[in-house]
Amino acid sequence: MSKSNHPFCYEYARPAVSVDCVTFGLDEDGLKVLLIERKLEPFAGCWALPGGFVEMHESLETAAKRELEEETGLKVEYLEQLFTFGDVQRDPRDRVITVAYFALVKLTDHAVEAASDARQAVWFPVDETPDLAFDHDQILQVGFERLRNKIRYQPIGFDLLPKKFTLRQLQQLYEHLLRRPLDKRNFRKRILEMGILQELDEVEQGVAHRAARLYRFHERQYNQLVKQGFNFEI
Amino acid sequence: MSKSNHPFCYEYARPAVSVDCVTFGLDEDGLKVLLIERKLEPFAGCWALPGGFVEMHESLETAAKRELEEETGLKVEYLEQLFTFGDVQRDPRDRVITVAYFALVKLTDHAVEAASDARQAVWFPVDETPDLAFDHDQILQVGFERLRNKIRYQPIGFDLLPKKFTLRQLQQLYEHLLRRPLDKRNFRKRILEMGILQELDEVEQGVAHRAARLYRFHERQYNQLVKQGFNFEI
DNA sequence: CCAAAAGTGTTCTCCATACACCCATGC
DNA sequence: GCATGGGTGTATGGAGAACACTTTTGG
Repeated sequence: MSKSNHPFCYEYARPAVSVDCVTFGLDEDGLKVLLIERKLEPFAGCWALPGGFVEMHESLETAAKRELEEETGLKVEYLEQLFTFGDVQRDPRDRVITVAYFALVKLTDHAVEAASDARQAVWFPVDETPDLAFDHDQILQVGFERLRNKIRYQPIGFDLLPKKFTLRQLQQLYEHLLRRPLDKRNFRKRILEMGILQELDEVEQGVAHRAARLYRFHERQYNQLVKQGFNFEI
Repeated sequence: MSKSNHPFCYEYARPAVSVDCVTFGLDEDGLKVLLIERKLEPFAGCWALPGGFVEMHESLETAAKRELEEETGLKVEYLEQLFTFGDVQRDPRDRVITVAYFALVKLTDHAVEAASDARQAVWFPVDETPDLAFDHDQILQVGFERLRNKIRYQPIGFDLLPKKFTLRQLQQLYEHLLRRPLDKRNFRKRILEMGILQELDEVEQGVAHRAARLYRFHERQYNQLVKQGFNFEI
């Protein structure tokens, strides 16, 4: 390609472009975030968000999925772009602009596969993360805030729970993320009246008290309602 | 820098990285968006969002401000990152990833300067834009949706109005963006009770009827209230 | 039978909405 | 004096918040 055709484009140095994934999962102990231990400099031995460089033939979202798959073997329930971080000095080697992604995983449903495929990825409690490489602490914080905000007006909480869940599990998830207790009766009334949960003829197993009924998120119904102007909000 | 130290970083081709700005302004005729006419291929003669390539020594936000300044001479009231567009084929020349920014301008206050410095930039009514170069139609649409959503829960509407404005101007802005009429008494009550407007001892000039009182957005007061848990919402 | 959580309705308060008239000003 | 928009208060309905007891099950 000749320089004269595109004088403003090709003659300058280019930054490198990477993707990084802030991936949340939920288990019995609470909310977790997925980190990997870096093998290479810079920050060798440090914990960091999974990620890597974008290839020329793939879109950003494809790159994010690929890197997550390669480094952790994970299949995500939900993925969206988070923010692009481009401070000049964020990588000590060179100019690297990173497009951060926000991902949610049904950790309990995929526990077996995730464990067998685990490589060096580890789930950390979100409030007990080590210092991270680069500006990944900042990226993680932005991701966590996105989760806490978005859960109020988008039904993404279901992407963290198992496919079949109890209303208690759902309520506890919201209580954790909203950082305040919710009234049980009001919560149940609210969520059931929305008509986006499918009541199953099953109850939870292995609890030492009355077993709670299981529900499923009725995504088809939800999409239908959204078309009619329905607004999810908790 | 040796290849062996950073094997995954430097040996691959890099995409180019640009910034593009979706800039909104408001005048007597309504909401406008700022476009420029491209001089060069590809899409020479086409309208496009102002923007250009990120330089190695500047952050993304700096690049966005610089490009806007260079191409339009504008000083923005508000600037935030919008979204990063990275489809492989979005630029026919080469792989170009663009970080889109969302900007608001007090068009009426800066009318004089903007005009004298106007270069080839033109304000188009948002619902009468021509077909744009690259994927800029899509970027514009995402920007417009951001404006329409964000105005409900962030006081960014004030960044489109003159510093001194009437309640009618404010209400009309909301009516345009929310696409529905608002009740005058309820609107005034609501916004005044928030305590974020400073009532001035001035009225508008040059109208053929009773002149309306002027107000200013009391940003200091707003920030104070936010610290105390206040949530702007219309 | 005891511990633990499931499940269930009603009341009250407050906020959002709906609504109409007189006033001030410029021409 | 007339046209144009400025400015003001009240009544009603509905949604959110507060609140306690009985039931079921496993150990």
